[in-house]
Amino acid sequence: MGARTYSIGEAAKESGVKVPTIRYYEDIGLLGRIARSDGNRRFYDRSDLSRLSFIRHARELGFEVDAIRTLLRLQDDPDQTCEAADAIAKARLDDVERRISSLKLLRSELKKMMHECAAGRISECRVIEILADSSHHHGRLVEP
Amino acid sequence: MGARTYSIGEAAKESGVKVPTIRYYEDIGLLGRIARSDGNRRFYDRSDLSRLSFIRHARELGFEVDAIRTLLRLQDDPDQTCEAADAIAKARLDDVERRISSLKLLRSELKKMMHECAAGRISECRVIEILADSSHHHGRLVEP
DNA sequence: GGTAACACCTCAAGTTGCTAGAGCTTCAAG
DNA sequence: CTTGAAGCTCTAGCAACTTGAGGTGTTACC
Repeated sequence: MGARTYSIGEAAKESGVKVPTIRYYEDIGLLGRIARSDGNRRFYDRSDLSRLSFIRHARELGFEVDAIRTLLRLQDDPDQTCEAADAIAKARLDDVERRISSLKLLRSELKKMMHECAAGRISECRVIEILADSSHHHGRLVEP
Repeated sequence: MGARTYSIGEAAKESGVKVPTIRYYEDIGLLGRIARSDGNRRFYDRSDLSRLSFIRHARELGFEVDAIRTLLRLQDDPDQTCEAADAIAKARLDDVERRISSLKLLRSELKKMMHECAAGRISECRVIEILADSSHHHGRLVEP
């Protein structure tokens, strides 16, 4: 039973990661060595596909490539405690919480702003006014 | 009474925009012509400072530079209706709402993940497992 | 008046996570 | 044998800055 292999296009379909993105992930070292055919085409096996799905899923959850690199190293080394993986997930959760609350602040700012704008002329537009009002400043409402 | 002027460093302090960022904003045409001293140093007057504060505040609220460009044009032209400004603010509000709800989804995913992880070894770590589980996929949880 | 420290200048390149394009090769089908 | 799709490499571009190199101007102190 020869193990099935996949072209980059098939790998893209299976994993949900686009073709150029797969090549990019290889470039930045997320995938390790990928086998090549005689005609210099990449081909992938099942384990490559799971790695791709792993990466895609983690990216969907907003993990940065660097965090994913670490998670992949952990995955490759199943005897370690999952403390490190836990810490990464926790950091991500904290980040998400922070973003949510700053976006909520933002939302109320924007709502207030729009609510007060009575569709008149710019000279009395609250949107513009509030933006121009330098007394009106908080820290970073939007994350970097 | 000669109108007071400010060096770029002072302008940075007053407006809360960093020095290189001020130069950058000038480069991309957000500030118009900035006066120069004999020794080729930029100097700023009060109106430059308000423009900078305006930009900073808008950026804090997450408006893109292009939107800010439009808002600044509107501000310079006080006889227009504020419809356009309103539309920009509304688009931003919609964007913020979208982000909030996708982040909330994300948060519950992450919480579930961490909750199930019983601090054991990687081989049985739910964080890693869930990420690896390709059946576990939704659309874009995170905005582009 | 000299000199040291510091703010300022310009220009180029790096950041993040890809995406898009040009220009070429390889492969499978008809 | 030809055509068209899919592959290849390499480069450049996006947003909104930040960082760095290498040079000039200004100010404070002795």
